[in-house]
Amino acid sequence: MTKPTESELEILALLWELKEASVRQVHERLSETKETGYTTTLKLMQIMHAKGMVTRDEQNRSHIYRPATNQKDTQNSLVKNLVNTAFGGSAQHLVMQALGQENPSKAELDEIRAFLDQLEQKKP
Amino acid sequence: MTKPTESELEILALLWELKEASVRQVHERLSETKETGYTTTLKLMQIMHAKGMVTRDEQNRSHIYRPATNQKDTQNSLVKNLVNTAFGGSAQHLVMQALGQENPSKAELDEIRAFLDQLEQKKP
DNA sequence: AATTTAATACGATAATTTTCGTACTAATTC
DNA sequence: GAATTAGTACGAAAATTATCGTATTAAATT
Repeated sequence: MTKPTESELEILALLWELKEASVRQVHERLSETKETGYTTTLKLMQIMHAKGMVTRDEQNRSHIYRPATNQKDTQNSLVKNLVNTAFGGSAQHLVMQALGQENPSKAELDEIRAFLDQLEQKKP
Repeated sequence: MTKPTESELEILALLWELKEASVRQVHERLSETKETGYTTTLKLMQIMHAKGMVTRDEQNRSHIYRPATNQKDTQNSLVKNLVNTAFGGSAQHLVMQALGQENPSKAELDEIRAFLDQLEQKKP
């Protein structure tokens, strides 16, 4: 799958969250954080559909869109891309940067620790 | 600072690594991984200079460029942007995604653990 | 000194992405 | 059933980003 543009990604992320949505619903959410026209959102979603990035149910007048790309895979390739372009290939650096900027709760930190342990288990 | 474009970021990352470089040097490195013309690289670096994204020393005929933006700050805002657009605001998710896709060495894992401990120390 | 090489400058074009107006149509309301 | 509302389709303009050709000049080579 070709890399989504910035605008496409915003929409895709909303669809991941909502699982499915009409253009109206997406636009509603989008315009909470962004000044944008309805037909602009519509057009973007049509383009995404043409690219196979989303599917849609045309049964009803108001079409219902769903993400076609796997969320994990897409996130993965975006992370990989960022690691390569901005972090000189070091995922570790990105991880630390991401953690450092947050203020993670103890629970979150523990969850990450558990995840690290799990990774270590699986090593050959 | 305005968000660097994809191409600008590639150049910026090289300058972070090299600390300073001529257009020729940057182009050399860039063309290892990317089909691109010399004057394209040159033009991009001129644009970046015009934007204040890099500085340059014009003493010699071959100008020497240096990154003007702080690496950490730039990386930080890129990560923040990715977290917000693709990970629904959860840095934790991004972290796990980034770790999962790598195959981190024990040493790296330990380093991250130490970092987590350190974060916890600093908590109020 | 003449020629070749290697650099910058920069305008113009190409390509991509974003935005929006207008046309059309189905559904709803009056 | 006429009028209004709410939806899609889609072309085209606007904005942004990337690419490159040509002109010019300084330095190095012959």
